[in-house]
Amino acid sequence: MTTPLHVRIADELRSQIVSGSLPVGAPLPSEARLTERFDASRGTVRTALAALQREGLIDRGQGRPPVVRESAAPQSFESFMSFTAWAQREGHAAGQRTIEIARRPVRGPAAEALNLAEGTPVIEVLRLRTLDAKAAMVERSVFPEEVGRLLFEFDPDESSIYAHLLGRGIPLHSARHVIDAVGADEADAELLEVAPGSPLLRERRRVLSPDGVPLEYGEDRYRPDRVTFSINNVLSPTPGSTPEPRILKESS
Amino acid sequence: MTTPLHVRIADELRSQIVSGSLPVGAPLPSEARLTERFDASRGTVRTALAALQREGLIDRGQGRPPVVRESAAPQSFESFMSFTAWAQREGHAAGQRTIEIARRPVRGPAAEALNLAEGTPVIEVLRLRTLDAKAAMVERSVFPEEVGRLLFEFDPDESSIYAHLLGRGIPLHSARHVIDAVGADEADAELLEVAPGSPLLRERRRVLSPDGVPLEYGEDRYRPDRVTFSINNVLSPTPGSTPEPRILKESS
DNA sequence: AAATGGCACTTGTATGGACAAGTTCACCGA
DNA sequence: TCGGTGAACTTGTCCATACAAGTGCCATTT
Repeated sequence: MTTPLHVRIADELRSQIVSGSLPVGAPLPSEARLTERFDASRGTVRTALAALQREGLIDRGQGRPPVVRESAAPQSFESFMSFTAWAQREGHAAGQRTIEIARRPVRGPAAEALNLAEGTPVIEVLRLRTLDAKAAMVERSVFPEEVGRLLFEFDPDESSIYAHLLGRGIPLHSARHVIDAVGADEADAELLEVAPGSPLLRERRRVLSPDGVPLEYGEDRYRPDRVTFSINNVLSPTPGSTPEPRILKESS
Repeated sequence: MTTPLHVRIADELRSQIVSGSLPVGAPLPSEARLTERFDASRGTVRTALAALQREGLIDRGQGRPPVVRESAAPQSFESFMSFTAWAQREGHAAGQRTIEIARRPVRGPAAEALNLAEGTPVIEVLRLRTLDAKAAMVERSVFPEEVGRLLFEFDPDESSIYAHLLGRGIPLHSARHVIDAVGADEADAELLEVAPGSPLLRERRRVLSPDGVPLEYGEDRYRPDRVTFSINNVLSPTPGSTPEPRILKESS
């Protein structure tokens, strides 16, 4: 392996934490123990632990062995991007129904977000996402043709579009999400089983390649009684010593 | 001074960056140079640089000196908590009107959030926040009596309740925010100048002391056409090497 | 003129040692 | 029984050193 030692240490501890092999609140082995187990120096072990702390997986304090943090903090990208991954981690059954997948001319904000001329053909996907068999979110995604083409060979049971695209070599890299509120239109209302006009939590996103080429424009609409977002914030006396605020999805 | 050396180094570099003394894109002194200047070892200097990277202030890469990052990232807590601070940074004029400040028995979710028995007296504040003289947000805050008492000597022009409370020794420490959507009730509609029932972006928060004692329960309702939240996300090949996603408020 | 090679400089990784400072817990004394 | 003392263990801070690996640039070569 050519991966640095401190990364390997962090990876192993991380997997033990997320797998539950190290339960919440349990103390990790002390630094001294870890140096033995990985045959590494203490500095290297501390680098790995610092990474886990940054990710919000552990709490550390002088004199106390590091402990697994209360909120098993999710992986920031995959879990925020992937409805399925998030639901599984929360212990819910994620379901979905693909309402429509179509090739049609792009229009409106999607055209602008994808840097395409109005009328350029794109692939549109409309999916209903369910949580424990109850409607929770409507997802409207628009992909440029080169990307969206790959979705016609997409197995709906595979569930994660992003995993599918990454596996096909699409270089998803970064995303920008904008969160606001919107009233349910007729289609939303029927799919989500709410009254037309009732308030929904909306998340619009623009996914980019490393070069800044737009790869997706998506608009998700959540039933606010089923899914909310949350943030934890700490007023840090010494900036940087505490983990950054994270945004999480929450259910019920 | 008893502050650790690596913190002092980070502080000095941070202040040079935010003050603009080190312009965007400019390379920082090399690690070797910094060890001389602060008479510190290289490990200590690297600890400081790692902190700055975590905060998103600098970009680093093997072989290249660290450079000041394009987006001067905002301070996470104060800027997320304080409407006024946020508006100023965005270049907008934040205004406000205190609609009501009252002492009354607590009821409903506020009682639960503050760990108080139903009916315990609390201080309630209702404020209308404006952005460039246009109604943007309704803020409902509930404080336990010991805390809320300090608000009767609060100068409405001082504008930041949190700054006022911190100055009076209230140990605001951490906060948990839940974001969802809700329909405007009669009062909201009148204050925000929207139709009753129209969708609003709601942020509920619980502010705690370091010991976990609840100090505030707040509920803010934003006009989604005036204020939204946004998140930037990067799919990191090596977790932890990239700065954490931040949540920001945005206007218009 | 363009490609190639090498050198100087930089950061990344890793080791080992030393001391300071906080936590925990068992033990002893009042 | 209660309280305090202290030792053992832990993490926090800091140092000095070494080598690997990436970048940028200049000089040589083609």
